[in-house]
Amino acid sequence: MFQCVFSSSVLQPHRTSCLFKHLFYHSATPASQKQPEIDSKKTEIQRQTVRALSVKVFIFSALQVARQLLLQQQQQQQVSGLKSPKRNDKQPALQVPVSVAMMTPQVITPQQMQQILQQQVLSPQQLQVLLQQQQALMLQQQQLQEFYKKQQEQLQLQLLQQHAGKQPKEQQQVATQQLAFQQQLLQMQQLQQQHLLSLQRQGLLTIQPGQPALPLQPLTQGMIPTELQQLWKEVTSAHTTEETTGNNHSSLDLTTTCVSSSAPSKTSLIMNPHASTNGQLSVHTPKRESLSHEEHPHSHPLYGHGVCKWPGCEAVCEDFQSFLKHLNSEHALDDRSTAQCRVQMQVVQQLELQLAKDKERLQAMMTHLHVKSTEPKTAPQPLNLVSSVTLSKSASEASPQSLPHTPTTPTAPITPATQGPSVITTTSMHTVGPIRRRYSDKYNVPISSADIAQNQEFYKNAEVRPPFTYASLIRQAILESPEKQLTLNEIYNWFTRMFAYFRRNAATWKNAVRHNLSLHKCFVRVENVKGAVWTVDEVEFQKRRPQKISGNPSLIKNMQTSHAYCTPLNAALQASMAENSIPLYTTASMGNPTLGNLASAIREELNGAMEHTNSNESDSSPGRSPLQAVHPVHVKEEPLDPEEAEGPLSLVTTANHSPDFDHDRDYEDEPVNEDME
DNA sequence: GCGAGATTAAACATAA
DNA sequence: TTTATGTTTAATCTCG
Repeated sequence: MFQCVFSSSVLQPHRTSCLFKHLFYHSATPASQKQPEIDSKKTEIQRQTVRALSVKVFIFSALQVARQLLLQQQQQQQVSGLKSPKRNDKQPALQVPVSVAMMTPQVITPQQMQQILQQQVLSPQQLQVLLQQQQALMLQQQQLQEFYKKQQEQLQLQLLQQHAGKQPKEQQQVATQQLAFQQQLLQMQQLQQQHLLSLQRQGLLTIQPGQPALPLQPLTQGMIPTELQQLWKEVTSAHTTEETTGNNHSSLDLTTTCVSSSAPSKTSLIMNPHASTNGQLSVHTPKRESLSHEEHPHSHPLYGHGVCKWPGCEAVCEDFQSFLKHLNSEHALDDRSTAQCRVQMQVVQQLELQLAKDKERLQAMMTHLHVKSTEPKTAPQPLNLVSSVTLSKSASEASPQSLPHTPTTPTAPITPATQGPSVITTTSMHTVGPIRRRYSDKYNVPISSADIAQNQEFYKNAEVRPPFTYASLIRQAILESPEKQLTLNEIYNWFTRMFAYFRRNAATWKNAVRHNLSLHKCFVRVENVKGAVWTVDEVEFQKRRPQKISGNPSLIKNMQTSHAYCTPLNAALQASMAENSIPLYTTASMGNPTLGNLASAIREELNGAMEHTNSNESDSSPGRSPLQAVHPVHVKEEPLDPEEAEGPLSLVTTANHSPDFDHDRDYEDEPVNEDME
């Protein structure tokens, strides 16, 4: 099985231990006696090395050798009782230099070996041939190492003799010879490495991530480290036999491959299933790139504006030729270039990952919005102009928990007229500037339990600032309570329960709640047995903005009536808005003034209609409701005036608030506030 | 530009 | 003393 490839040796050890002993015998021979022999053996070794390399299965063969070693160990355990298995394991390594030991496949674990072997598709005969070749090569390496070691010893010995004044010329000759021999070793290693790369490129060798990158490790620092070879494998895994079968892979190939492989999606890094069939890569290949270069002689991904675009390079290249020259010289296949390529790959992969996530998010958003927008506009909530009495009533009737919204699809605050745009705006507005705006009081739609109920899930889950004033929310909270009264803490709880937004920045909004409770006369503090509770004085609440009601208190009484006017108006407005839902979405989200103009126009129209229809109620509560749909345009954050019409708070508001929430009032980082919570 | 309303922040007081 | 609650003032913003 094992055959010593030493030219002068006819020994054919059948066991590794014998082989090593045999080799040791060769190396133990005084160098002075074997000098001519060395040359001839070196020649023979080189010849055989080249022959072995030409087979292009070096790595695989090395693995086979390792496997044989493992098998042999088992045999030794069974047959030979002279040496313990443990000792046998170590013996080869003891007889060869450490560097050689690292070169051998012995560093591969049996499991890894098994995995590798399972991946091979060669026939047993081929394996046998490859194995023999590999064995020969491995022995050559070992012998070379032995010689190297021996000559080192000899050199040291002769150095000592030189100090004693003996044969300086001979010493010099030996040193020179040894140096040359060392260089040959290096060349051999490089050949092996190149051959390995070639195998990898051709797909003959596949190394899984869990496997050691290579069975052979470089002897010198100039060799490509394992990591780089792994990178090389990654980069070239998409390439097939289309690639050159030679050992010469220009640095340009590598660089272009790296870049091109990085650019496409992650799947491009995997072997292209079609590549092996026609030899043409569907993804970026050097060949294709070269074609593109032919078509565009001065077009190169790494070259632009007279500058090398290699990451971190930016070297100025006057023309394309100089760039190519620079590319070949400065970005050749070396550690640095490969490492940079690896970094670039990681960057690209990271970006691809991010892109995939964002795409997924976008898809979900689009899907969600599409569903919403296509939902039948059935059972529109009673809108606007509902009097406070009505509101309180509805509040008690429609408790938040009674909403039919599914948890998985939280309903965004949606008014029939603003469904699409509003929702989207809510999300997209996060990127809008910190403009803080309020809804026009005139067109504000007061909060209603139906509104909150309708959008309950949305506000519960989305940290979107609700488009209601604190006063409205406080009032709503109180009115929703069975006894129409709440303690401050209960009001707090209602806020946090109903709105995700109020689950943080507690200090801020709690202070605002207290402030509003004290500020507005409509909130009456009542001493209770348990302590102080807060109630709502509806009359005072409606009086809050007398001037808005055109100074006519009687309008308050007409709120209910006004609702009748607003309903059809609302429908018309909603229809109008619905037609523009998409444009609204985009414009609103993008901060495009077009939306504002459109909304203003609608608002103006509505306003005129309102005045025309009901000159009396003008604004009392007015018709704000309809405009709600318009509000998004204003992008305000605020306040639906409670006293005024009732209307779905909707998205409109939501959208408007987002900006504020994100930019204007983001106290998330306020430690004090957080502490309060 | 002005006034009104709303929001936010802060100081202060009081009670538990 | 700490915390919660309540009051008040001031600054700022947005809108009409």
